[in-house]
Parts: sequence; C-alpha cells; structure tokens
Amino acid sequence: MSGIRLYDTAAKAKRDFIPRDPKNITVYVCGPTVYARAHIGNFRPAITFDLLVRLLRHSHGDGAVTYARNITDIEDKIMARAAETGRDLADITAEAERWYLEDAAALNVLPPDIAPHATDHIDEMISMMTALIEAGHAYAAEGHVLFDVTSDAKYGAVSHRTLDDMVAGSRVEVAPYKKNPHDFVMWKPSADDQAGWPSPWGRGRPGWHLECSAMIAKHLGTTIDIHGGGQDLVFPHHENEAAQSRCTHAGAPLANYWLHNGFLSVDAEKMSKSLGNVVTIESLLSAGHRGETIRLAMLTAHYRQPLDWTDALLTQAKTVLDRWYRVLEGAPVLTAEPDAELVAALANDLGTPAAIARLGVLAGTGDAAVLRASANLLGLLENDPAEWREGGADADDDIDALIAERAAAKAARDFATADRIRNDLAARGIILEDGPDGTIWRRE
RNA sequence: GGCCCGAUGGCGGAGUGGUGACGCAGCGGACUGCAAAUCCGUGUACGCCGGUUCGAUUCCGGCUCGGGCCUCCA
Repeated sequence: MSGIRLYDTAAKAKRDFIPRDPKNITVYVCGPTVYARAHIGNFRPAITFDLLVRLLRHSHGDGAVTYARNITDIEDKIMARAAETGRDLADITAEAERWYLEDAAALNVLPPDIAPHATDHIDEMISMMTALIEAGHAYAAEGHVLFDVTSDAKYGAVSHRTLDDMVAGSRVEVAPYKKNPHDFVMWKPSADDQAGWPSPWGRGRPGWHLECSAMIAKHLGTTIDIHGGGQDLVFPHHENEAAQSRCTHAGAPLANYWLHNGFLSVDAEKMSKSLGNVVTIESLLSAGHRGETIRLAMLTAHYRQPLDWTDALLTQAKTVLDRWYRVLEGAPVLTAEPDAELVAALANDLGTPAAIARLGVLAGTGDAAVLRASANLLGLLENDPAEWREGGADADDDIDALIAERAAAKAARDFATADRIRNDLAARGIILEDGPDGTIWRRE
C-alpha cells in the first residue's frame, strides 16, 4: 500500500493507486512530435509525469518503475516541414529531438527509461493491424486500414462519450472509404515523394494512435499501470489507443489509470502561432531565466488545473528559489529523508501547491538537509547554492575587486562612492548583500 | 449542438459542512550610513440564484463566465 491517490480520467475520480506489481510499475506518457522547438505547454506533461515517476520511485524503490516516453518521428506536420524546407525528414526529427532533450535536461526532467521512436516499430504496428483485421475490428480500404469503432463495445470509456454523442456533434466530412464516420485511420497510403513503408496494404505510413499502442505493447506489456498525457489527448488519441490495444489483447485494458494534465495559457490567451505568443523553453533560457525557475513556476499550480503563464509567475518563482537556496548555502550537505508531510501532499494526486507550501515551512525551520531532500523529490534545489546565487559560470572578474573597493570606501565613510559602485553593479544585474561576514553578490 | 473540467483576496494558489492554508506584492517595525537580505507584525476573497442543513465557500439543482475535446494539438 503506497498511500498514493491519483485522479483517473476514466473513473472521473481520485483512486488509490494499486500497481499490478509493486516491483514493476509501468508508466507511459505521450512524448513530443519532433519537428520544431517545443514550447512550455509541451513541457507541462513532461514535468508532471517526471514528478510522478520520482514519487513512485521514492515510494516503491528506484528499480520498481519503468517509464517510457515516446518520440513521434513520423507525422504529417513533420512531412510538411520536410517538404517546405527541402530537408531530409530524419535531419529534422534528429535536430528537434536533440532540442527537446536539451530543454528537458534544463528543466531537471529525468530521461525516461525507454524512449521508443515510432519509425522503429513499423513491424509491430503492421502485426497489430493484421491481428485487428483478423479479429474483425479493422478493415482495409483504398490503401488505408481503419479501425471499426462499432466493433468495440467499450469505445468511449476513457473519454466518456458515446458514439451517439459523437454522431450528434459530428461535423466531420466522412471519407468515402469509412464504414462509420468515426472509424479512425491506423494506416494511410503515402505518395511516392512521401515517407512510407511497405505493408500488406501498400506503401504507407502509420496513424498517430497506432504508434503508441504498438510501442506500449512491445516495451511495457499488454496492460500498463499509468498512461499520461495532456487533456487534449483524451479524445481521440487515448480513446483510440485504448480501443486498439483492448481489441488486440482480448479485452485486456491498456492502462489501469489515465492521467491528464490541464492546459497552459500565456497572458490569459491560448498559445498559438497566429497570436504570436508561443513561448519556447529556449526563449526563456536565453532571456536569462533558469530551468529550475521555469520548473517551479510550472509546479505552483496543480497539474490538472489550468495555468496562466506570465512574467509575474516566473519572477515569483525566482524569488522563492533564491530564498530557499539561501537556507542551503553554508549549511553542511547532509543526507536526509524527505519530509513526511510533503510526501503525503504529493501522494494526494501530486498536490504540488501543498508540497511547495510545505517547502516554505521547511525553509523556515532552517533544516537544510530535510529541505534539500524534500525539494529534490520535486526536482528542485538540485544546484549548488553558491552557483545558483551567482547565476552560472559567466561571472565577471571585476566584481570582487569592485566589492573590495566599495568596502574601502565604506570604511572611509565615503558613502557616495560606495553607493555609486553598488548602483553600477545593480545596473549590470548584480545585487549586493551585506552580511556579518562581508559582502556577497547575486544575480538579479 | 454533444461530452468533460473549472470559477477563492492586488496576483499566484490550497482546502474544508461550523474561527477561509501558504507564497508573491503592499503596508508598519527591527536591523543597516542608506539599501539589499533577514526577522517581527499586518489588511483584503470563496461568480450569480435557489435548495438541503441548526449552519455552506464546501453537498444538490439552475444560471453566467472561462477552458479542453468533438478536425492536428501537451
């Protein structure tokens, strides 16, 4: 009994988390489609489920969790990018994947145990489609392979909508080769100049939903413990994954718990290219924000709540981190167990706001070891305190000299000179703090 | 039109059937040559209308507003 409770989208309720096997917990999260710089919204699931995996490892042991996060490296957006740039598809995906991993590392997002690529699993996908066709759950038509949603009595169970609901709201043009308007594509034909693979139904490429089902089955098994993603993926992506996998595996569920993170807006508006308000991790980092600041800002809201991304949010996160790091600086680095109340807060459906409030209390006690251990569980306070304060390795050499000069001026009661030095440094983003042991500086 | 989620002080953000956490900002004080940092103190909020209840922000119903999905999307 782990004491962990998680909100399961399919059950519409918080449920006690009971793993299939406490020594082998499986978690799968839909990772990025690699064709461009990822934005902060893309990293909300990455951070959320990184935290979940850290918590599961804490409660069940480091070796008890297998975490997979896929890379979607074949998709129409990627193909469009290749066509418009004339670049090789593999170049685009390799570059974008490298960017994604760099950004993830900056945010203290641990690498998953398994990072399967869609294009490495074409054979598994073809096997799955073949099995589904044989079982009467899918059919081939005009080079496509489609899933027959009417063949699956449980279709709609994850997202809580029925085929009747969908028909009522449908405004989709029905492709002529579909038996039912809501049948979805698992395989589609590729033109000669498009990326494609040979298959029993002709040269083509997989649909997005199929990739995840095939990769989960191969790497994690028929039924996994937790499947995560953004709330926009509930339908159709996860519904379709669930249907394919369930029908391939004689009714066995794909996942026992479905977790979805809420959406992120920027200055109260949806992030979109047309509004020009897409915020990438890279742009925040080059503006001088640090990954840990971004991570804390992201965790201030509960993962299922909407979060509005603003400069004020980042500023507040930086202020709080500065304060916590001050508690660590100068304190001996001791090992400790994370605070029990903080763990309990996280165990309650990843209650990061309560956990962060608890970190504030711990900082107030001055117990650096417990503060550090507890914050580390959230992927925070992992830097060296002095390096954090000075903001990295690019410190200018003359700061110490100027501080000494100011100290001399102060000793001579030449406060005009002392204040001029302090103001000049402030203009460079260097804040001086006078203490009993002399003056230290920190990055603004 | 259908399905789902949300609405708490200046801002961020928990939580609870019965004095409404915590953080940021603000304000007052201590400290400081003055600041910064730190410490102490401090004000303001539960979208609207009904219902259940001795009592609702918390439960139920309706409404309004916002978000997600129904087509690619974290």
